[in-house]
Amino acid sequence: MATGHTDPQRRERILDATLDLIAEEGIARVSHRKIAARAGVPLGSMTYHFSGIDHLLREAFGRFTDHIVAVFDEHLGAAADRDQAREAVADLVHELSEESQRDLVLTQELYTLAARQPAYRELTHEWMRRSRVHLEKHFDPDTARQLDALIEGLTLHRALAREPHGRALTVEAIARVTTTDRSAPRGSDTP
Amino acid sequence: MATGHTDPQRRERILDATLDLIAEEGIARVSHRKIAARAGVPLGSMTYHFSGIDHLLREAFGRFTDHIVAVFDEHLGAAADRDQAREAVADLVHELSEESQRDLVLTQELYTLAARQPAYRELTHEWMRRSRVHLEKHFDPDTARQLDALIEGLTLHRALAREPHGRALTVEAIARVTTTDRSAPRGSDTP
DNA sequence: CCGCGAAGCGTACGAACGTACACTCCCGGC
DNA sequence: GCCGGGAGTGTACGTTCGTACGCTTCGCGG
Repeated sequence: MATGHTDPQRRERILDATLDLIAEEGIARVSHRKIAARAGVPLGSMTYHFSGIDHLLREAFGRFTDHIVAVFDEHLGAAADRDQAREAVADLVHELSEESQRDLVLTQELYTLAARQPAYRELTHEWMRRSRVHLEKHFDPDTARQLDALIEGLTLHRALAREPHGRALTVEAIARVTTTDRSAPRGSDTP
Repeated sequence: MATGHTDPQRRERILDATLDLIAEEGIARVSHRKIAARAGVPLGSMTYHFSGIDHLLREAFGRFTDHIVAVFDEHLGAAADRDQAREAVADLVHELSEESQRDLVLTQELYTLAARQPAYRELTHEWMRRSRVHLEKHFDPDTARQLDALIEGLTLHRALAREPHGRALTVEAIARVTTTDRSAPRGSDTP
């Protein structure tokens, strides 16, 4: 093996092309042929490098998970204290819901798979785990968990809403969840 | 028309079968033939009742949205005061993430479509709008919006987590978001 | 310089797909 | 009692798909 006429980039180009295509057209419309065309490789390479289309998809989403974990690391890992962590969370929500349409779509595709197949759920577990590790540097475990869920909800609603909420609302929600004092429920019952 | 040998239930049976099949196998694997077989109708009925498979999917998800809006109405509409609303929200999160695997999967499929196609986004808008109408009976608009996002995040994370969080955590998160007092950030910076 | 085994590719095949459309069947009007 | 037409269906066509597999290409040990 490794005779020199192998092309180690082939595999990765195929995986990238797969993710691009899924982001654009959806899992329902990807095929070996379209991926091969986009990656600029012959059709035969598909079955040579991957045992089947399921194998290909699993590996592609593994790659995507690595990427998104890196995005979380980048944002949350740099925070030095609690306030910076709150800022970082707000940045994360807005970046994910606004700038990277691609990541958003791929995230949804992954969740859809995860909702049905345990194999894909493993990928989301690792992602959630890593995210919580960062948050637990600044908040207690329960708060970290709530905050993690809040990030998810805010990002999704912001991305799908007709009129996305502003940063102030994101910041307020984060502040509320990361505040222990819950002795003062709101006074009046009619807002 | 209406000659008596028409079958008005045909259409709805097809739509139900479509949703069942999507829930079980995913949008990527549905086909006219499988749907027809499951609904117990001949293949020809597919193109007779629906102009194409896109038309069929849109209508099916419209039907699903009606259903899920009804679930929200049922839970949130009955709440008489703020505390009952909080309880209702907690119930909603736990019912969606625990009991109805089908609804969860279909929700994800819809979000995936919505992330890419504006036509499907309309359906999620209506759903979010309706949900907020209920919440705004008890909370101010900003809080309602945050709570709506929180429901989304808690439900999803609870459904996908290896060890789903307990009700206490859900309740705590809801309490925090629906509490205005944010003058007391946590004391120490190392939990 | 020569073959040999691995690396990679082109092609072909069977299955499944969406859709069009000629057809049957049956009710209501006469 | 019959016939016109609309409701509903069976089938067939062209396309696209995943995958298998025989073939070519090429670096390297002898």
